[in-house]
Amino acid sequence: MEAADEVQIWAPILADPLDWPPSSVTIPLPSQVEEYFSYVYGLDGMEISKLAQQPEDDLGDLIVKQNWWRRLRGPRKRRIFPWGSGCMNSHRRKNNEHWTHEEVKKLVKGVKTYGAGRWTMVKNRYFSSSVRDPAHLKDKWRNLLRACGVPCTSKTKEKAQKTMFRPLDTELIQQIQGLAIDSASTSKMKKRRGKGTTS
DNA sequence: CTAGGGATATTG
DNA sequence: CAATATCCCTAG
Repeated sequence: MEAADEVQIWAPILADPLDWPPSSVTIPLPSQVEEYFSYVYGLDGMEISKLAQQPEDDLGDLIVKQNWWRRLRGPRKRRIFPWGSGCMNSHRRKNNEHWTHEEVKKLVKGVKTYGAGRWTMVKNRYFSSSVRDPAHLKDKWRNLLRACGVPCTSKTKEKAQKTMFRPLDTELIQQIQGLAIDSASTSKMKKRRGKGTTS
């Protein structure tokens, strides 16, 4: 196999969370981005493929490297139960499905609207018809914070993850960082409601 | 209900 | 073996 089309697209946070924004950014081809997102996110790749229409807006946030078709870490979309081979009562994990870009965007929007902590509101507002539970939202938010280099807890390291298999847009990352800083700096502003329609 | 830690699954 | 990502459990 030739290594001509071996192009890897990483998230900007993977490049260097300390050096923001990263100066070493390569712009991949629209077709590569579309294929990559289609492979990673599946159906969501269709929406992201629209970004390929504008190679100077959102594609600049992605970094191209080699061997980008590596599989994702963590639980894939499988529904196996190693402990219960045939037992339906011992099924602890129901489905390990990775978060999609749309889900992350809705989560960020919910946090920006209600604030970090009101997962019930976000769940009943955006994830009402989803399998995501308030605890899952909190877990995902924590993971996002660590991914963006924002220490959530005392044990959380300041540095971001080394290998991020979830490409995120710069806009989304900036929103996450802003929300994290806002929530960490001023924890008094908690009365946020009666709005949220800002196109 | 929310925050934190543990357990499991996959990849390098 | 180490790291990441999701899900499950427990404490307040």
